[in-house]
Amino acid sequence: MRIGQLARRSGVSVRALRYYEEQRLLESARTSGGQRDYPDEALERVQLIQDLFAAGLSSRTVVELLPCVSTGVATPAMLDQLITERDRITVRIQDLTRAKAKLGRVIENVTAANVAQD
Amino acid sequence: MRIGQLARRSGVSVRALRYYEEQRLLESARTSGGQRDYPDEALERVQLIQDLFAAGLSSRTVVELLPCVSTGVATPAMLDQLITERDRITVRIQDLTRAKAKLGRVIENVTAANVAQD
DNA sequence: CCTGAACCTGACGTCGACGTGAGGTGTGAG
DNA sequence: CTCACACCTCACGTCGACGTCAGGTTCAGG
Repeated sequence: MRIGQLARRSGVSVRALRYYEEQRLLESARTSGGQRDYPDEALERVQLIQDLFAAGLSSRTVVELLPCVSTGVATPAMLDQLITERDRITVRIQDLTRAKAKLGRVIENVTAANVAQD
Repeated sequence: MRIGQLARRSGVSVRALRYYEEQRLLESARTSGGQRDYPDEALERVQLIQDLFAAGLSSRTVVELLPCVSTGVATPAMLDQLITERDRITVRIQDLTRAKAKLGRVIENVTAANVAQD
């Protein structure tokens, strides 16, 4: 599969895929002409990378954790890192939940005021 | 209250407070010498700003919503905006929850493998 | 009056995940 | 062979929330 097709299938830009390779998050074979040629598994890989980015991990962290995420084998340091990141996400979810509640109260307030005005 | 004290109390940097003023998120009176002088309510205001930033809102969005968040009065457009932002947070929480579950599974996998090795 | 800490206004630097443009090459249909 | 389109490699630009440095001013205690 060439880069354009992988981009369309995964929903990320061509530029992003090249960036992933530059950051050693994603490998590619090359055709005789020097063009990237991806195996089908690359699609899952890209989606995994996107998930980890969406979770707020940096590319540096992702490149460290990708091996054990795909192989299931980890050093103690990697396990620590995994747990640290999960905890970070937990805290982030708590923050967002509080913020959401706060916005919810504002919305209720405003709605009540508007209804009262009608 | 001067800027240093507000910074210490709120936990944000002096630079951040000046930035908030530059973005019209926070006002200050000035002493005869030109130094910023904050009322006590500024503390809550700063914490509110931080909460909204933590929720992923941009300063542009915050400056638009701050009036109705503090006064409880909103135009229909502001109400729309509020609801849009709350929905964004909801989606974000879902994403993070999925990512957390994924990391959790990886951690289980790795832990199981390590225990099996012992 | 003096001094050191705290404050002031510019204005440039940072970081990460790409966007974008330049200038050139590979690929496949007709 | 040609043509269009997809692809290639630099390499600079972007955006947001500040960090940081320079060069000067204000404030409070002694």
